[in-house]
Amino acid sequence: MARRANDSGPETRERALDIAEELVQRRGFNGFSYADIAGRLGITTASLHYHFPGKAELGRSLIQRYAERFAARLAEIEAAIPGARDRLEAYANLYAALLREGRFCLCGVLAAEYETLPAPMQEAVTAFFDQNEAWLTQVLEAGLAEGTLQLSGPAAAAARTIVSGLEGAMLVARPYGEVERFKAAAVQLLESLARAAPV
Amino acid sequence: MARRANDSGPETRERALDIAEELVQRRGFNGFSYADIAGRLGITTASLHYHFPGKAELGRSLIQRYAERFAARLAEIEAAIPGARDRLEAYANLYAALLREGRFCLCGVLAAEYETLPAPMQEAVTAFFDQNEAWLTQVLEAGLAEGTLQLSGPAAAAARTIVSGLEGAMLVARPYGEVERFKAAAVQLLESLARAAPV
DNA sequence: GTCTATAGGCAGATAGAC
DNA sequence: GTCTATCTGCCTATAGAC
Repeated sequence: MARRANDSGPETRERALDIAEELVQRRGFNGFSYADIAGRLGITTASLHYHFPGKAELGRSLIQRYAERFAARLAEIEAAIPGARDRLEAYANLYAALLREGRFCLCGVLAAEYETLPAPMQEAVTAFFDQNEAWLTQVLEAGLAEGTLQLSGPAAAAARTIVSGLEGAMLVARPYGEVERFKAAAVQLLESLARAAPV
Repeated sequence: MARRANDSGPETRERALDIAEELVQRRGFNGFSYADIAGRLGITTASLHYHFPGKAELGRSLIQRYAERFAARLAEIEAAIPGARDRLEAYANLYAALLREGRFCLCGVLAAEYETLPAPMQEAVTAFFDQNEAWLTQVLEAGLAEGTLQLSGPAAAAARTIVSGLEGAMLVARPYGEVERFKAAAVQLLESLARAAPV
């Protein structure tokens, strides 16, 4: 169905979240203001308060949407890519894509500012990491079952080290503006923690 | 030499840096104010401006002192610990000690806020990572020469993956308040990237 | 070195009109 | 939904006295 002439397109609320997401990924939750978002939207901060009562609620909505979209991407990977090894590579590429735009994982930034976040945001941040670890654990276990991967310990432990290793690789690579730095670390990390089983 | 009776002890400047360091490690550079430091010191913000003209200069001094102290610790490790494998473990323990106090690596936090930092601080952050990578590279190469370590690639590449892997392990472990999470990741990281050579 | 006093700006937020 | 107007508070910073 076509949009009406006076339809502003994507809901203001969604566009606000898009802008806020980018701002947090680039500058951190304490590094932007309502005025930054309102300015880019072409509305006033008062109007923005209509959509989000406060910055805490905005932040909460931000993580929730991010986690849902991330889960959808993980589901897509499972649907489109059969092998465990290739799924891991696709997973790392989700992060590389962010970095290519100069962004950082939303929950990675928020983890750095954790102590300053309102409680509801804090819980959502750890839930995101839990979600990632659970997905990776399942991929690694599938790789073991297929016989395509070798691990030196429990899958859950490897999953944790991979998640944190990739977050750290992004954290350090971004100041240098070198996506290659991230990729090299990611490859080495995956190859040494979940190496391909010999044929 | 004994201190005079009216000597306030450690210079106010140094005490200010101590407090600022802790605040940044816990809350980030955009998560504290001059008032936080002045309040804890029992002086006014105006007095604090006497020691540091602005927040940018304070931040710059902070990183510089942090990097110098860190370098001193690395030198101590080299002086006190002979084997490459044990040196790596001691290196990881430097980070674990921070985490035990609920702190994060100063430059790790600053990397997350990188885009919002004044230029002189930005350069100092990457210099810190460079310093760490250089030290680790040299330790890894010594381990290769001794025949006590096995690497799957160049020492410099492994060093980068170790630095970023440890930073990430801290980043993710802190929200959970679990030092064990960091330690498990650190052990796994070191064991798979710089494994002990078989006897 | 530290103070009082104060400036000027920006933050998040609210009331009420349209 | 968006506006104008306004509030209160905090922030960094400066001038000038002690």
